[in-house]
Amino acid sequence: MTTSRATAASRAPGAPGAPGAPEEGDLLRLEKQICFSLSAASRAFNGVYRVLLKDLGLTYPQYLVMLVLWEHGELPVKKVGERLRLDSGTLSPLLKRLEAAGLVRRERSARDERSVNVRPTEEGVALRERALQVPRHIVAATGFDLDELLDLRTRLDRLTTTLDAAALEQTPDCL
Amino acid sequence: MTTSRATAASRAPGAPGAPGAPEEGDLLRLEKQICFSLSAASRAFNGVYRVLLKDLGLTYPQYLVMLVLWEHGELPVKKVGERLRLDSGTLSPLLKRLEAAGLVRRERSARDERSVNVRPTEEGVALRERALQVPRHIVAATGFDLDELLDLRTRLDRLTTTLDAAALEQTPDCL
DNA sequence: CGGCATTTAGTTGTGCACAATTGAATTGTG
DNA sequence: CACAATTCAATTGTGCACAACTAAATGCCG
Repeated sequence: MTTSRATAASRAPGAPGAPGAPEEGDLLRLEKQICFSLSAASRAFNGVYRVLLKDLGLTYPQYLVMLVLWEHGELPVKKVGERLRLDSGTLSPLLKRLEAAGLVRRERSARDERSVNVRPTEEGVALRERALQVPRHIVAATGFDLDELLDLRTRLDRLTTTLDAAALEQTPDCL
Repeated sequence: MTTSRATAASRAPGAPGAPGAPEEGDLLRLEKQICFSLSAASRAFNGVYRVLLKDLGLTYPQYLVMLVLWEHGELPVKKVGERLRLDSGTLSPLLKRLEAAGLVRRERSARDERSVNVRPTEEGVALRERALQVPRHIVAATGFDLDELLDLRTRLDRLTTTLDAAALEQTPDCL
């Protein structure tokens, strides 16, 4: 079974006009680079946020939730989850921690007792002032200029859309 | 205090005093898009891998570890962690699960009893054959052609390097 | 040789992501 | 009104990321 030999290393990974498909061993290596680069970048971003947000007492996902609440004031948990693509299994404990920190309040909706509305407390709103400093530091830390960042964002969003669509179709038999 | 107008008090020292500088509220929104796009893309990638790797009985981080082991055969835990930027707190339980699944073996190095060498079992090596199918599906799922992916990888790697450097300098007082 | 810093895995604790399930509230239908 | 299907948050369980700490082995020093 070790016969997976790369009989010929006809590698031309980056070459635009290369007609020859990369050999299998190269594929595994190449692909590792791509997927790994993304998760590494994601974790590196997380590390910078961790440092910046420590003073605010927020983790990065908590910061994302606060961004949504600063923008919208009050929302049901469901809506927060839709915006951030997070489900209740992630949000419920996260929101409890934010509530314990005094930054948000959760209360059952009067008109629909299944729904829980979340809104920032005064303290949570006040925190926004300090959070305003964060983006500047983040942008600076990337070493990218705004145009590059916006271009990157556009590509990533396109990637996400396509990947999400693929994940849905992709049922078992594809392997 | 909802009138948190940008009193210009915190006018950026580091930012160029661009005449059309984004207003602060915009900054928070814009920046949310950038950071969120990255984590969303990362999670979307994860979702596709989750589907593809389910048949192999691997999670995505486990897959990364197997990629390293397929390439190098046998390595101390330390080296695996260096390649993947993962520490022992992540790798130790992960490797135990891989060992429980019969895919790797861990054994203390004879020459240095502190070190633990990890190598794929025959079953682990055999799994590589099936894993060879994964990259094709991943690349297809992105909807990007190879050049675009390689370009994206280059940008992300540059981003990661810069961010990591920034995280090191960035001690508390920056906020 | 004894003592001590360094290296290396492992453990513990916190927090997030996600799948699966539960249970209550609501809505739709007869 | 009764009853089934749906919606929503919460809970449970697994796995990963990371910080902080432990413990053992090694190597260096005088």
